[in-house]
Amino acid sequence: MPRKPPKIIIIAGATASGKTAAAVKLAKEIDGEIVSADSMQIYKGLNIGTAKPNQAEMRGVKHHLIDFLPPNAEYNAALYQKDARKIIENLRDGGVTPIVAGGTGLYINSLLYDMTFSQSGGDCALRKRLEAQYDEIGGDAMLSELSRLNPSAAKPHANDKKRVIRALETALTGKKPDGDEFNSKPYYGQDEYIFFGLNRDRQELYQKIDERVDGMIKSGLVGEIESLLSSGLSFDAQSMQSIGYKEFKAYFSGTAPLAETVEQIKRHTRNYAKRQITWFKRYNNIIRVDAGEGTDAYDGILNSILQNSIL
RNA sequence: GCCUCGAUAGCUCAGUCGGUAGAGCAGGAGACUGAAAAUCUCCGUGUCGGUGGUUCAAUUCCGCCUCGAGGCA
Repeated sequence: MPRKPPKIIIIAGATASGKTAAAVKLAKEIDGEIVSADSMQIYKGLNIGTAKPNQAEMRGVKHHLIDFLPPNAEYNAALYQKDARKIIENLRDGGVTPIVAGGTGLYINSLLYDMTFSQSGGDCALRKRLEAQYDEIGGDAMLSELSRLNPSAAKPHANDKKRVIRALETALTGKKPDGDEFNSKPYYGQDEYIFFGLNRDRQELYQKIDERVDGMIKSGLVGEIESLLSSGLSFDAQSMQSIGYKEFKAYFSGTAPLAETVEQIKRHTRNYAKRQITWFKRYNNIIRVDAGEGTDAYDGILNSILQNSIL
């Protein structure tokens, strides 16, 4: 009789909440492997600014979907969904517990729910055309165009250029998802995974973020970016849109001093952390684990796992 | 010591030809279906530096004081 595949353990939380350490510790304990859910740590060469764990921090635990793409590559949620599910199923088939750890809410959501991405990939020419059109006629006009093409399509806010354009792309290329059933169909059953969210006092989290950014500068973030640039990477690359990198555009063009750049990175990271927290509030099956100063999130996770006799 | 210019939301500043004020940033709340570390929405009462005066009414005009920036000695 084949034994049941192991459950998936998910560890989510805002940046600097301590996900990495807790996930690695847990993986050591239960012989699991980590599947990263981070949209920026995927890139090679972006190490310091993305707070990618180094060899020492990984402690020999196998990490997937991290550090595997050249920094000029593009990636997205649809690819992640495909890649991550494949890895997760391989691990489970082999009897290994996958530990999904990361802060990119959309990526985690794409695993847990039956998000159907239409077949049409990024059509650059079409997108460029729509962008130009948006700039010319404005968001409201674009939205009326959308309802003409597909009256039942969900409408984004007119100012949300990115979404207005994406909605039109899907409408124009056919292949639109059902509209109102979004997010409702789980991909995995409730008994197939356990979902942890790391909680941390806001003030404390913000302070931690500030310290972390200072630490990145000390560890040579500026040099890392210099070498990325000298290898031919441009600030237009998707990877360079990440916090800790994009802010240096002004610095390297001589319009902003380092101190101002650092302050900006701290601010953007705090804003981002808040957005992450908002995203994870949507899940009512999440188990909140305290990750404050002096408490080990790992303990909370392990306790909960034992209590629920998950393994 | 004299002259000039400032003093308004946590920060940078706008404004009120006299009827007690508003932007950006910060902060908070939220959205999110192929860029998500992205993109977007909503939320602004604060002794308008202190004090006297003019006035029905002063944050706004006038005097003095305190602090700050600059200039002249």
